[in-house]
Amino acid sequence: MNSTTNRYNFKLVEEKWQQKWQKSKIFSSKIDKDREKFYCLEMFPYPSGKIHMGHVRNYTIGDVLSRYKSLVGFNVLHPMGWDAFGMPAENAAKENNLDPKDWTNKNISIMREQLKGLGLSIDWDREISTCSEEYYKHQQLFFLELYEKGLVYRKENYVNWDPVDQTVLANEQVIDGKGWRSGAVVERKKLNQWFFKISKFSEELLSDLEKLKEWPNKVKIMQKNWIGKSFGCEISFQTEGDLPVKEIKCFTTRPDTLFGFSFLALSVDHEISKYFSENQEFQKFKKECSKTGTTEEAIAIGEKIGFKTNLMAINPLDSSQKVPVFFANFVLMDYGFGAVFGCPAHDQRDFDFAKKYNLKIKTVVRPLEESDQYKVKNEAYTGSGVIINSKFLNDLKVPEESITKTIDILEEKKIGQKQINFRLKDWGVSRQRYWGCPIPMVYDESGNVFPIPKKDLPVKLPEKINLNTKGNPLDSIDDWKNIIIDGKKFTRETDTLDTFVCSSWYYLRFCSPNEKNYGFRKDEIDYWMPVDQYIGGVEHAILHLLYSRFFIKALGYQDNEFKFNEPFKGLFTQGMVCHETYKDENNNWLSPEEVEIIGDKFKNKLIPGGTVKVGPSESMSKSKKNVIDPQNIVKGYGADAVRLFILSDSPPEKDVQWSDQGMIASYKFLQKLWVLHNKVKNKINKKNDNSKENTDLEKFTNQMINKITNNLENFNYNVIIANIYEIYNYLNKEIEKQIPGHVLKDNYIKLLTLFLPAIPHYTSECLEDLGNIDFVSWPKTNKDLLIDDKIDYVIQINGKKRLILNENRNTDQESLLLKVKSNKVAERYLKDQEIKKIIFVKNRLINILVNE
RNA sequence: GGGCGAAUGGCGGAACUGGUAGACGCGUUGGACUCAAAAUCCAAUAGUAGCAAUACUGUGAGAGUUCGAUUCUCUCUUUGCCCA
Repeated sequence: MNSTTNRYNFKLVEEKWQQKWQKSKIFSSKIDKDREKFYCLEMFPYPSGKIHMGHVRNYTIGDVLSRYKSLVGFNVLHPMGWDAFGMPAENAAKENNLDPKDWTNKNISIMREQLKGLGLSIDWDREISTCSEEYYKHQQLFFLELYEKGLVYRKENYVNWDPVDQTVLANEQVIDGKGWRSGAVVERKKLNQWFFKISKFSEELLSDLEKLKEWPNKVKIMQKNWIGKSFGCEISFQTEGDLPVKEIKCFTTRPDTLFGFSFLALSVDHEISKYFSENQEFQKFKKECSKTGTTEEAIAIGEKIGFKTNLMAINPLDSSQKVPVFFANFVLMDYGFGAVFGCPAHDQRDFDFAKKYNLKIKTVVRPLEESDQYKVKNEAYTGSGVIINSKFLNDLKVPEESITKTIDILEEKKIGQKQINFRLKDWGVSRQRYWGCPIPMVYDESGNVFPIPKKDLPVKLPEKINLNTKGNPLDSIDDWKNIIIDGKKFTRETDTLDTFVCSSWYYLRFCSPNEKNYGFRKDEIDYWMPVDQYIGGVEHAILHLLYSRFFIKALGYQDNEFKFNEPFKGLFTQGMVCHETYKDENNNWLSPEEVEIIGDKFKNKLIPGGTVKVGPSESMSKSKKNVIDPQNIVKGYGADAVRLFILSDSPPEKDVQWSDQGMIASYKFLQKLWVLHNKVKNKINKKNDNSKENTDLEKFTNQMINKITNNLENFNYNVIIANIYEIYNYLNKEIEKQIPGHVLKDNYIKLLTLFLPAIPHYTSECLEDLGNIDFVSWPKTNKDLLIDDKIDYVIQINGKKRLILNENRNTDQESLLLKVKSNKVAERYLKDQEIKKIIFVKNRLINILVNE
């Protein structure tokens, strides 16, 4: 056999196995109550047109896990679908005069083929697409159910308006004051909107985080902060002045600083503002405030400005203390009651404000190490300490006693009331766009709202419509918008649902993808749910993951529908795929394909002699052009090689640097493995059984089974690849020795099986080549074989390693010490020295302490 | 400003419960094969000194606990992410 015919042909092999898997439906899943189930789910992709390296990484990680779980005997559910509604389709359709549905479905069929080309163990029979009627009709029914439970409502309020995308954004979708998709500066606008009452579950969403033992801590902390539970107190302040206002309610988390009270601040939207509607100065001020922006960050950074009223507020604990009431730009109407009291000494924001308007700054907390004469000077003191200058509150420890005790006192005096406040606001789900799930509601001629009768679902999206209208295209389609129900005229709601609604329950749909009457079947989700391992990017830590958690709680609300109350039992957040960024001399981005690397020099392929500026390695993105197209890589090197590389270079939870050299090395390694495979096969077939037993190989195999199994269980997938290389290195040497054929075959098949999760095509081919066409299962560790009878004992003298002695297992201290003493190297250190102490760790080391 | 994490060779990274630091890969260097190159194979590769055996230093910095610390504790520096 010459070397060319012996080359591993990944194209033939990968195609062959992908077809086999498809035909045999080996990955299709059925309920089997006798077997333990394992539901492995990766976040489903948006069908943008083609897959990117992030997908390759995400789905490879999931595939390794699914295949492993399946080999150890679980009944695995591993489905795939498409998050198919959303803006890019609508924009692309607008630009190219297409139909969003056609555009989306075309992308889906391309990407489906690309994913299949990666050899993923997916049950394609369960494929779903959120933009199909078969999917969104159930979502509309859920919407109506939540509406009936009082978890959906409509109200007019200020929204985050994205002027570029011409749509509303949820708070979670505003990042640094900009739209998460468009990057446009978000404006404040008053609109009628549909809301999901996620705030009803604030407490539950927070406390149930503790049940999520298999979630990364950082994600739980992020959600906790986002939900933002704070203990505080509602305090009523009596007021005096020229307005018919006698009392103002405030919310505060620091009632203990009440004696440091020096002003009261109101939101410009506070109801008291109605007395100033004619006031020119106030209107000017209000306009000024709207420039600051609505985000908490903008308010923290921006200048604090106020508008003084003639009202005076009275400190409920000390009626002699009267302070001015201001409207201020840093108070938001949706926090507490839109009114806060200012204690400048212990809140930096209040401090800045007091400085500006020359208000009193009274110190009421001192740090532990300071005396009672302590005074706040250049900045507010917000740390812990002791209450001072506060009459009956004096000497309380801040914060552990002061807040709760003050609240008790205020409650007793009937001045205030303990309150729990959440930062989490209701989820605004209305989007003024065409390409989304229609909201199944209608309005009568007087503007009253009615749900569409359930029997009339689905509300289908009209097709082939003109998208080039201003605002929401659905608004201008009269024959869709106007309908008659039971002889009465109605107009439809033209807003569509935020696409995050679609992704909030898709994991349920995978359990019952073909159920016609409802979103899922109870018996099926009872078996498959919850998702045992969910895998995706950390960027969804709050948005998608919080919404999904809410959805389960909302669907189960009142009738307690589910056996589980969290959708995702385990969560794994994988890192991103990064690549260096390149720019030419005019600061235009260059793609890696446009750059030639010779040694350590970078050349611009487009302009001869042109320079290339090398930037930092960043997450691959189209805008920076630092992308590597998986399609080309799979074509050139094969799916197994890409999988091998994407797993090998970094732990899966960390970012990984793309490396062409690393990619090529993975490809070459498979070739080397194939050469080794043929050597092994020849040797097996020679049947030279007269040679002696080889226990070394068995021990090695067993160690590797143990290592790889542990590494798989702990997501140390990069180490698994290192283990595979170790196996190659070992076998490549061991194969030169005399090994009985059956021992070799037996161990080799076990070792090969360990490769199966990572490089399934190659491994399947090898196994088949050895005549092993039966179902393979994960090899078990033989604990007895893990124990070596010879051990490398570490010999330390005064805590320093001096040598290693290979001795029998269970050698006792005395015998080992004798061996050490008779050793030449050790002798140098021990000669003429008095042994003061010996530390002996059985089967591991001996540490001999001597005089120096 | 607050919270969480990270820091190990030229690079990516490994190290079980405190017990041989640097597995594995990339890169580099040397060698074999070749007219030559590519590919492939073999060897070396933390630093310093030494022909070598070997010694000393070494896991961001400094301290501490310990017979023994990459691992535990404290302080600091740098850096990443999230929130503000």
